[in-house]
Amino acid sequence: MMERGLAYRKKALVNWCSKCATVLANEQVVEGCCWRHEDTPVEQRALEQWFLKITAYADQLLDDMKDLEGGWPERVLTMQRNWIGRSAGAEVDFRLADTSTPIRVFTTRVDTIYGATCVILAPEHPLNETLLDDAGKARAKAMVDARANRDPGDILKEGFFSGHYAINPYNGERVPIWVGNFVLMGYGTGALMAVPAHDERDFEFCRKYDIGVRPVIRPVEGELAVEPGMQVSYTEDGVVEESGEWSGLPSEEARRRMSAYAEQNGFGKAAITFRIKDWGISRQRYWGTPIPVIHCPSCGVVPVPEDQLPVILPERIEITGAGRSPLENVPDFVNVNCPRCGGAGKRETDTMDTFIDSSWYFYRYCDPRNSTMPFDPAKIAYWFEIDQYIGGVEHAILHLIYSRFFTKMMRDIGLIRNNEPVRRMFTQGMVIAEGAKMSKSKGNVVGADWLAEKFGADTARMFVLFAAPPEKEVDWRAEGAEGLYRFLGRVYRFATRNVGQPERPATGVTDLPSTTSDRKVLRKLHQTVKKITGDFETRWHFNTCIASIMELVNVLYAEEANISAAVKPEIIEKLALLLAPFAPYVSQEIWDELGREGPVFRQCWPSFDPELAKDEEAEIPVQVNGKLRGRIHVPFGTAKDELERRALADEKVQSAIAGKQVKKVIVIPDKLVNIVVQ
RNA sequence: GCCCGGGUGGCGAAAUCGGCAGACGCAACGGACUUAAAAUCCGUUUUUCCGCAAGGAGAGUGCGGGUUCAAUUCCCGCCCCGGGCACCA
Repeated sequence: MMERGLAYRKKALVNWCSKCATVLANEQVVEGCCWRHEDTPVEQRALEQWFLKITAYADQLLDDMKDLEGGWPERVLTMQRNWIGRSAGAEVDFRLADTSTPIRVFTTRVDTIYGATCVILAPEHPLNETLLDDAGKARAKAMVDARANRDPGDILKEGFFSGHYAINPYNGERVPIWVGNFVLMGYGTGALMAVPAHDERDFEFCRKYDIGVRPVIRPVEGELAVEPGMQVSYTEDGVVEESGEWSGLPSEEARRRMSAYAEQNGFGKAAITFRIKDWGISRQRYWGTPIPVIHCPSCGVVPVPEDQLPVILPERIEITGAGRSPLENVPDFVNVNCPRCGGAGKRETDTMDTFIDSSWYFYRYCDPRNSTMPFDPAKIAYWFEIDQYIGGVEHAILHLIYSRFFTKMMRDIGLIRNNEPVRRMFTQGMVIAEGAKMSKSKGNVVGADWLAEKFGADTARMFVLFAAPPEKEVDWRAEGAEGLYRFLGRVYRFATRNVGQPERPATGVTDLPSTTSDRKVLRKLHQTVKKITGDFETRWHFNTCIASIMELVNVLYAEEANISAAVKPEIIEKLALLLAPFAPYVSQEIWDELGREGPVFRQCWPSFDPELAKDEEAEIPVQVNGKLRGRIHVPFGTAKDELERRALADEKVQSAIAGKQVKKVIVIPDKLVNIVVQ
């Protein structure tokens, strides 16, 4: 990555958590605080750090999402889209009135540039060094400091006049240059043109400091706003006015032509800006992969040669928590010879963000013992893409975006051929404990261990699965676990007292037996297999799977006395197989009781007979004006007119429509009859 | 502010393509078994009204409208909760 310029070092303002005593990535900052310590505000420190150039892939990460649609939750894709934050616009040079030094601004609305009434610089903008006097520099610095420990809430817009003017390249107008605390150095060019008439923030700022407001866009069906007197900015697209030769053009077209004009005349160009920034990966921690470079006084930063990879962490180190890498205190690790010139060099002592490891672990899993390279590309070609990945939403802009980045990067260096790591993504809901989301990184995990200890692992597993569908967020509460324990007891008791003599293998009871109970029970059995098979293949709603097994067992209890000995083994066998994914231990017990060989989880999933899963007759609700008035029982496939006749003949229906005129009868075969009367 | 989810009994939830709202479980209550308790088994359990009862009538899926023979499901407006992004020019 270093050779390709995708890994680089720069001195930059980085996020620092004092509790972790390390640097954090932007993605690891949550509402201005550390993702692992929500009460610890992140400080900004200027440090020399390693970055990975994820921005080089911003476009691909965004564009390739179209291939993920359908397979990934929309929510995750939206979060990634927002995080990447692509916005198309233009860069334009305003020039300093006195020295002609260009000040480049980024805007998505070049079409409004005739309405620009000032240029605003970020307080950290490099030009401030030359533009501002000492007092001004002090004010700018105060703004930067105020932002470093800003409240998560809004800060008021503040600014001051720099004492200088800039020239608008389109109309040659002189506009004042201000410094504003709401202008971010890290986005765009760190400078903007304020068009208060057409931007809410600029409007607020310019009103506050009494800088002019000049409307230049009118609604397509409407008049240009009149100033003074504007109460709010008009931020929609419209028709350009008061803008010289561009007047009369629709916003969209004006933007296109005006950026082309800037490019032709050498003072700007169409440009795209991303919100996502490069990934800061240096950590001052022991636990992490060493950054494999050597600092040589004469050669500079030299990568560790491939045949010496991976760099292994030294053991027996002292964790200081001093905010510097503990590796610095290990001379054997630090002092090495430069691979290029052979002179004395020092190993990099920062380690990498652990998200580096999770970005490609699943590739390594395909070839875990390879000692010469990360993995054999042929093996990856065989296994990838991952068909189905499961994880929490909390990783949407962390792990899941980093992994996509790594995949594209490794594709470009020829290690793999796939574009994306994961074809289908499922995000399980978060578990909330006492109002806060549980997570490994926060250490507030309340386990199901005690449940397993009290009721056994089967009950614990069933309980968790039964609580809600897996994509849903759930509040962790243990009420109701006994119900699942009772249920497993019910199943086990039914099975053990009904196994009988197992010498006759009982597969393939395919004809409907004659007794009512047998028919009822076998039908329910096949319906249950059908339902669960369907849920496994599509929805993964295990709560309803378990509910349907409970229904089956309820029927078994109700009919127990009348079930023939011949069908009992088949029922118990399939019951064990159905239950195996949810309660493997109890299922195994039942399997053994049946006298079957081997582990139950090695068996095939039970099949169902669609014919046997059909209800014997249809129960058709009969509505009158949409209200349920009766039910009729008919064979499946009964013709419409017959259904209508039977429905109208029903006693309760008769009394409900007595004295009224039947206007219309809606008949949905095998489903419902609705009689419309007046 | 913008973008996603979500709102259904006392509770967790179900209703998969517009067709019987509340499956299944918890909690509660009643019964059987028991000297007794636990365990187990059986039953009741959205709500209001009428009825001694069998039974009957109405309301009901956050709120207000709409489409439809029919809406938890589709459309419009609003309220509330959760999540994400947030001076991103």
